[in-house]
Amino acid sequence: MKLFNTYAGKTEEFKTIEPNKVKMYVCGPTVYDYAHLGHARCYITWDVLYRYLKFKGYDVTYCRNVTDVDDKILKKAEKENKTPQEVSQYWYKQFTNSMNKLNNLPPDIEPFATKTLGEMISMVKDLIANGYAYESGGDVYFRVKKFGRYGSLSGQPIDQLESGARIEVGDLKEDPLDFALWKKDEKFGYNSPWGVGRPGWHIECSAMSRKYLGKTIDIHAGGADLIFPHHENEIAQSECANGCKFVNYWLHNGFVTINKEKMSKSLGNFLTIDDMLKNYDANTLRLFILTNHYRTPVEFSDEALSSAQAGAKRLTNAKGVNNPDLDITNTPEYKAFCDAMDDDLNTSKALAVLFDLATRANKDEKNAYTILYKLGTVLGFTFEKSKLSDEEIQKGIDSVNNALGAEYQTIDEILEIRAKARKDKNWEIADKIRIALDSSGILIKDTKDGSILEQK
RNA sequence: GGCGACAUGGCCAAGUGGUAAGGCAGAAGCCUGCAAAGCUUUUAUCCCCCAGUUCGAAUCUGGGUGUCGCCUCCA
Repeated sequence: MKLFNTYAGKTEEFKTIEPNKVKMYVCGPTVYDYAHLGHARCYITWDVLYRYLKFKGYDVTYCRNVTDVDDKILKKAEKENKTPQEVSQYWYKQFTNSMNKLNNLPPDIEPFATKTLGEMISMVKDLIANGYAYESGGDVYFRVKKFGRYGSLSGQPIDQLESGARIEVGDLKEDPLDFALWKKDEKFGYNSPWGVGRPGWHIECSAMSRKYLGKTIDIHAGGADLIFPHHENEIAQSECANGCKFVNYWLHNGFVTINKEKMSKSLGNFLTIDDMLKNYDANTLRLFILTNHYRTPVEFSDEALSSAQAGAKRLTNAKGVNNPDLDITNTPEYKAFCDAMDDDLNTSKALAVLFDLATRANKDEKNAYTILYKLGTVLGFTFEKSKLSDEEIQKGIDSVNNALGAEYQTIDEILEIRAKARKDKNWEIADKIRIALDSSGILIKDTKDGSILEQK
């Protein structure tokens, strides 16, 4: 399997540290607001990697943190007159809900920053002890210039960074490039050897990664906007504290854009996952994301989404029944799928295999549906037809009664009446029922084996 | 200013040296009481422009043009 390693700047053969074991860390959310389509892309991408590695037989430990101590959380808490814990707990629940609805698998480990403070403090202590960090007025900073490899991940020449106008200059820093490991905060802070304060954002990931996965891990992934400075700083902290390599493969996903601009909180041009899910199902969103290679930008548009919706329907509504016992590993489709995925997660190529299988399943080709089902699940698609809710059915019954001036009690009763009408070639009644159901959001499909109701 | 990415049919998109996958939309046909779904066929002499390397380039090299991202919190 090949993966594009940002650190190397090229695609490399993926080799694990321990045979058959993968330790993978993904930078998780700061929980203070709704997750948007950009987050969806990131977490769907790495969910697919996680699923695929497991599918290939790796023993994967997937760790994704929750940042629950941060300026933005504190600001929100002050504004809403709540405790930071209340704010982060609430938004963590929202985030988890959104992830579940997208059909992303939960990570194996999901640590909270506030529960890993001990590890952070000990790491900062080590960095001070070996001269890579210094305490200054209750803050602790990292000595960037002492770490020779600083800038290697992002390819930023250190002198260029220095001349950058937008680096925060603080009186407490020895050098403008230095970044905070610990910040004095007497209001919301925690006890530490340097007084009451809270951790810098970057040290959180270094500490959580080390605590739960070890000093050197296989994969560290996240959005491309984290390359600098977040991941650059993580490398500096971890490698200086641990005295060994931090991450073997740095993986980064591209952005979702809207009107050709990056979708982001600060620009205010974002669509939340929950809002998107009101109009499109998870399969549609996943197909929209996965038709593009994970490193290229994805432009949001309603046209692209409805195109994905049609495609997702065709894929997941293919004809057939999954045979759980079938071993598909010797099929050419399995091979084609894996070849695509092994090539730096070429999901669009993998999808072509799936679409071909859908066509063949619809032609009743043996095993095609089962292969489609199994491979589609690796990309996180769900094939279970969503059943109409009682509410939706009642709406349909009301609509039919309204149109016919009747008082039918059950949907089965209505279907029987319609079947009889069709048998008697009473097309007027049959059509009235179909149109009434249609207007209430229910699609009726007449097949040889009877009529099927579906969500429109 | 520094670093980097991208430009393929109406729309989305794969393809990094051997003659353009796939999806959506469109068209025709089959099926069907109608509808929906499905099936079959069909849509790029050409891959932003110019020059070069090569028997051969969308793919490599050089030069343009355009769009975007990072360098500040951001997935």
